[in-house]
Amino acid sequence: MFRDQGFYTAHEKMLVGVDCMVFTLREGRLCLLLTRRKFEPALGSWSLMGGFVKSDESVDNAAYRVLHQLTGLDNVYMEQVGAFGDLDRDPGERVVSVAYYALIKWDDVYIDRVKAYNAQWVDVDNLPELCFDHPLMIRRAIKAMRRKATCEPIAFELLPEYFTLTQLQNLYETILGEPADKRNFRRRILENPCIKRTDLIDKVTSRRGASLYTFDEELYAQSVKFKM
Amino acid sequence: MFRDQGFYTAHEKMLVGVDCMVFTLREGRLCLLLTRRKFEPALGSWSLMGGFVKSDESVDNAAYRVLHQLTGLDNVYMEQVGAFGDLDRDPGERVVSVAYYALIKWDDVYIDRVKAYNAQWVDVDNLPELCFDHPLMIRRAIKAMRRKATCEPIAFELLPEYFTLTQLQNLYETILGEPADKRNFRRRILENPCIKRTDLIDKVTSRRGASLYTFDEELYAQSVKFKM
DNA sequence: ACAAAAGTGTTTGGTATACACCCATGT
DNA sequence: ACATGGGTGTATACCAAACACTTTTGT
Repeated sequence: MFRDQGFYTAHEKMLVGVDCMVFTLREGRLCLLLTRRKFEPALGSWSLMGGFVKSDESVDNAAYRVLHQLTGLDNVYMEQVGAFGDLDRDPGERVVSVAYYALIKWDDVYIDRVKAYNAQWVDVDNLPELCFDHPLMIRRAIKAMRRKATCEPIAFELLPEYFTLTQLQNLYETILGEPADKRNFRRRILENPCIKRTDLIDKVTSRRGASLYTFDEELYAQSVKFKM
Repeated sequence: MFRDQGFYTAHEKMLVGVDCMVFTLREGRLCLLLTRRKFEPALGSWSLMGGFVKSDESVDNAAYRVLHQLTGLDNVYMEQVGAFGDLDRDPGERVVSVAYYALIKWDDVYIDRVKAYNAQWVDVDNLPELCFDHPLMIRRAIKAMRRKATCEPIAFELLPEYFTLTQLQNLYETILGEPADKRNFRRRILENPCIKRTDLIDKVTSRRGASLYTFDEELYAQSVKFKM
């Protein structure tokens, strides 16, 4: 028994961090929430929002905690991207960091919180220089998000409850980085029973007005269960 | 500057582990290398091969080191599955573990090393009870491997240099878990220029003899470059 | 002779793509 | 009247799936 304890204690402990990539859709553009580092190393440079894992919380929970601090939101869609463990990824000290991406609706953002953290929304197609291995994390996250978006309905996490088909198409084009044919896109979307047309009409973005649709989470959950 | 150091030191350090899922193909079956734990907790129960990350090595390198210790192999195909960070995943102490899977050729295995570690090859369709969250890691790894195998030629990591098309088909069926049509499979494979027929004939598995094929790594690397 | 695995093409159905015009409305 | 985005159907090309028999050779 004593020898066993010794096995664990003989090894070195290190800091474990989490880094959150918070995506949203603002005015049709995919944006990422970035902060300015408030401490060395790389003080003042652009950075993802991060934190350290405490010994009484899971890594996933640490990521939720950091996201909540920053955005004030709960029940956010979040996926792990992976662990980043290069030796000198953080020149300050040895830190192994687990990266996550989150998708949130622009309307839900608590602007004052974001401001309190010196955070800003930046268009993903026009990112500034970032510290450490954060650019790599972002590339991996976008890749993972694209793959996921092609086979699961995660895009709705970024849209408001009611949306027009044009908004949805623009979003898919933004995520996947390539244009889509309008008629083919609409056909494909409409044959999915989880996407329901409502009686509501959006008169903001067009003179004629566009039907608003909504995504039926429950119906989707059932259909997934059925496929198993 | 002092405050900044304080920021790091105020946080808690913890053990960071790696767990390796080593797959191979033995007699047409996908097998995983398991060990019996030699210390508490869960002494004697089945476990993945793991270790702790040292402060002077990257997490990836720690995984390679563990794999090398166990198999004697270098230059092995390896992919990260992700970080596993639940609070009580290891009842002995707080450990955040990063899981990897590796694919190796059966012929390359150094049997004596494997034995020295009390390790055994176990058919993935007939796994024993495993400690901690290792069953979850394995499910995730297999899922990741399937996805990868459908769009990248990782299956060749499991086959010897020369293989028959029937072997290759059996392997794909094993990885993907579903049967394939022989003629369709062969057509699809043969229209890939990276898979080259050789003049060699395998007379072991059939009376008639089957052509041996080989995978041209270099040609594949070039074709990937070309697509970018 | 027969068992056992190797090898080989064609047909068919479905899915993905390309494509252009009219509609409704606010200004 | 016109500018702006909303909405609609068809023809075609391509790809994936289904399918069964002959060949070779060791025993």
